[in-house]
Amino acid sequence: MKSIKPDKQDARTREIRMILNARYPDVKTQLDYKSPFQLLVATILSAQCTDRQVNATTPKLFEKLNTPEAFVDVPNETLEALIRSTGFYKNKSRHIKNCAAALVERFGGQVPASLDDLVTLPGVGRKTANVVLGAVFGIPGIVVDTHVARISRRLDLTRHTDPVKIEFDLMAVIPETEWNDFSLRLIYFGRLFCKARKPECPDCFLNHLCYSEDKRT
DNA sequence: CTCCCGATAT
DNA sequence: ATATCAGGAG
Repeated sequence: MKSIKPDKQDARTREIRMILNARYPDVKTQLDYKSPFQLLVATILSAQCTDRQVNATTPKLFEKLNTPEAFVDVPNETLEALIRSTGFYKNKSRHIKNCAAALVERFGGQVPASLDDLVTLPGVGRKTANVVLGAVFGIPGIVVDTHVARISRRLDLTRHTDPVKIEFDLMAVIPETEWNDFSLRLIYFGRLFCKARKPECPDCFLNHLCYSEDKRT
């Protein structure tokens, strides 16, 4: 377990962390799930889709299909119909079926507990893998979704647009023990205040630390 | 880089 | 009408 060197975090970064920690002390994924496999599927479905929409879709889905084996066997059109409202349904259906097959063939039907294994699964990139690692296994990871990417740039925690570069920039300035929760706090913050389209800058509790071009008065 | 793609807010 | 939503594959 490597610890972050104090001199790598400037005072502003630390203040941003502290304020977010105080504002959102208890965070967890907003996706509903009852097993690691369900969270994996829900997270794949969440690509370019709100968690609310995913949560409206998954109960009926998992009522019919609740194991990797069941997803392997189901016809593509049936699965597409079940997940249609989450968008990108043809790709997601194929990804989930191939992912389920890979789980059965290579991981004994169990969701693997490492980033390297998870990203070998079809439809699973670093963002999805880090969501599952954090929520299910408690393994630290920065989750770079659209909110985290946008806010990290607005707060000048990174100047990159490539999600992987943003992930490593954040890992360098955030203590490893907070990687998961910090990601979730940025996501909460992004939904309520630092929105993509019309950010609530006048009411924002980080306004005094933000020099973004997107800032509104 | 492009494509996938429905639901919602503005 | 258009941008955006817990992205990933080819």
